[in-house]
Amino acid sequence: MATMTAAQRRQAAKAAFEEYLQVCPAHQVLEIIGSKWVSLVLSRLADGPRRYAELSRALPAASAKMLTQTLRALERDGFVTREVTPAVPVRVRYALTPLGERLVPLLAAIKQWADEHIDEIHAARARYDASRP
Amino acid sequence: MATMTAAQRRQAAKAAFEEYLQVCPAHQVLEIIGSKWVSLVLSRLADGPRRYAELSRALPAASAKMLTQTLRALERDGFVTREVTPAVPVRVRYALTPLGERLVPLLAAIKQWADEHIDEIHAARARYDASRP
DNA sequence: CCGCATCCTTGATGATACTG
DNA sequence: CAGTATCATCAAGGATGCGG
Repeated sequence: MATMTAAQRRQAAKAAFEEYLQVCPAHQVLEIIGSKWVSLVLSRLADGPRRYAELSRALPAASAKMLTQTLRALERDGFVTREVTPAVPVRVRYALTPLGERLVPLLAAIKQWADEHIDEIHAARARYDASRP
Repeated sequence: MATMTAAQRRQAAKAAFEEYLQVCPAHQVLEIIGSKWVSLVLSRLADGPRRYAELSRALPAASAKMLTQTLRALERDGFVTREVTPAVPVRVRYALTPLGERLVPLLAAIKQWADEHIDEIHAARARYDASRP
């Protein structure tokens, strides 16, 4: 049938858009770096390679599970390398790849924008909250 | 008591870090623009003011609830204005504020970075997935 | 030391129905 | 048209204990 109800058209449009989102590069990257611990881990690694326990100490609010999960995702996407030294006890070293290093300036740009505008955001927020009880 | 168990020290460090996260401008901004619909709504508004229904049609995958929630959050943080024209039926127009407009170049930078590196990310992902069954 | 497996809680998201 | 209210769902995140 060539004819669709309005509801069917909405469903089709929604499905098409969701597929588009999965392909859109900007959205994929935003999903990666917007994920809770990614920017924090990357900024630690930007200073140089770190062992697992060092990262864990530097990010005390991240549970071991989330830290591992984040590092695995970053490894999968090619941002960090994971290097295991088979000793007793084991030593695992994480470091940025060239791709990971190219991400650093972008994060720096975001940080700079944030520093420059956070006051304005807070002011807007205070105004908004004050205007409605 | 000046002495703490290791567990207590971890708790304290974690609490301190969580407080820091709430203040860190970069993290706050990342939380805003990383939220699912924000970048999409802002990029639509970057082309000019839009009515609620126009945004809804442009983003078919966003439920009315999420669209409203996103717009409210953006209004609160001072990125968009909401203008109600009392007629029958009502017309509501959303537009970027100057602050919102200053965010556009940052989003553009993210988009450009994504376009330039997405292939490498996908390649790394494929390599990783292929290396473990 | 590193980190996987398991269980569990909770907040984010979505579908649906209704109103000024 | 532009939402709000309510309920249902679900996956992210966290706590814990064990294993290599």
